[in-house]
Amino acid sequence: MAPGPKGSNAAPPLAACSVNFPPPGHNHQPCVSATLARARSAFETCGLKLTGLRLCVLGEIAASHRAIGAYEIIDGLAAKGTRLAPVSVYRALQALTAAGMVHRFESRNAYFACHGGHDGSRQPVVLACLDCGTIAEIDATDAFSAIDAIARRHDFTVTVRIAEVAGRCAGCTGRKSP
Amino acid sequence: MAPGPKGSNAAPPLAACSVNFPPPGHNHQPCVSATLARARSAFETCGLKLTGLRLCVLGEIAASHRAIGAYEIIDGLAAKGTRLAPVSVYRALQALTAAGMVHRFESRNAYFACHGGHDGSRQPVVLACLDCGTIAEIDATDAFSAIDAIARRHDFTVTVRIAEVAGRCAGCTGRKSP
DNA sequence: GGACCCTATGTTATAGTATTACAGCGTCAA
DNA sequence: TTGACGCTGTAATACTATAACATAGGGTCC
Repeated sequence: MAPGPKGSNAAPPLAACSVNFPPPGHNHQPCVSATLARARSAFETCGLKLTGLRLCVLGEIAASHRAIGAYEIIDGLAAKGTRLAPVSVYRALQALTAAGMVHRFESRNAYFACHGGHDGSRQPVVLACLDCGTIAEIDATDAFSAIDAIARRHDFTVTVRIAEVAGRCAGCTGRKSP
Repeated sequence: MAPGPKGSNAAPPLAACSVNFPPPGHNHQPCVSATLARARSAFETCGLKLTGLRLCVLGEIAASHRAIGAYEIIDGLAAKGTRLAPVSVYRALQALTAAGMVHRFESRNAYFACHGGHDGSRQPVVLACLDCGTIAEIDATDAFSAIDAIARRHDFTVTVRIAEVAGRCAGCTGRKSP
């Protein structure tokens, strides 16, 4: 995946990350804080503990605002002084995923933080920019109901639905071919 | 978090082709032959050579009518006396995918033969039975146009769209919980 | 307090998936 | 014949993920 906007703390306030692509100059810090705060209740709801390790892993993912691999998480945390074994990170990811705080970007074997905003009871469509790596989760009732209709038509009992789109976000498109 | 289909989801023999789920007792052999025949023109169309190695790999995938991992292909061929290095298989898969004869089941790191029947110019929705492993590819204009609409709404330029559904096919549902 | 259970984490090893780098070989056209 | 090109072989390695077993801490019940 493309290298994302890592240490980019341009400036102007805000517009939380939300589900959509952040506007240019977006300050990511508040979104990360909001996500970590939201995690508390998400873990409580599903009867898991939001331990330091899990918080740590979530923070690393959320701060990137991209879909990152498990070993990227390990490297990122190692750079900050926290050295974790792969299995610890995978376990944290499992818990975070179960709590709905992290989603897996299946087609790239990567993980991204859910910044809330989409309907938690449904899976969103995931848009991933191949240039900047930014992820957006979009509610898409009609897309999923079309998929469900197909499944019904084939007497197929659905367990998991995945809708992922790779391409280029508005920001990167503008930057490259104005 | 599943790395892919391992020994765990053993698939019963047969099942078969077409885009849809095969009827019970379906004889798979003709579909495999048809697929291999179709490969010839597919490769010609895209200017690639349908070599023995590629045919061999395609045959192994098509014969399973499931999504199988690259190393399953290696093992299957080895059992038949053809021993291939991983990189050879991956190169064959790359060519077969480029020719549209094989699709990758992204969420399981596995590959399945396209038995034709769906509109080749569009990506289908993929239904995968978690019990028997059978794959079905279904045309889904409305699902994908809903996804495209979302992308447009976010000024997102689409490169690849993935729609994968895991669950249980009619045959397995009937078998387990009548 | 102690026994017990449960959840979470640590350690080590290993399985499974995929690619890079470089060399050789066959075909085809100039 | 030479050179370009596509395909394959070999070796090494990177990346992704899990298994198996050990340890630690919190809660509950006696």
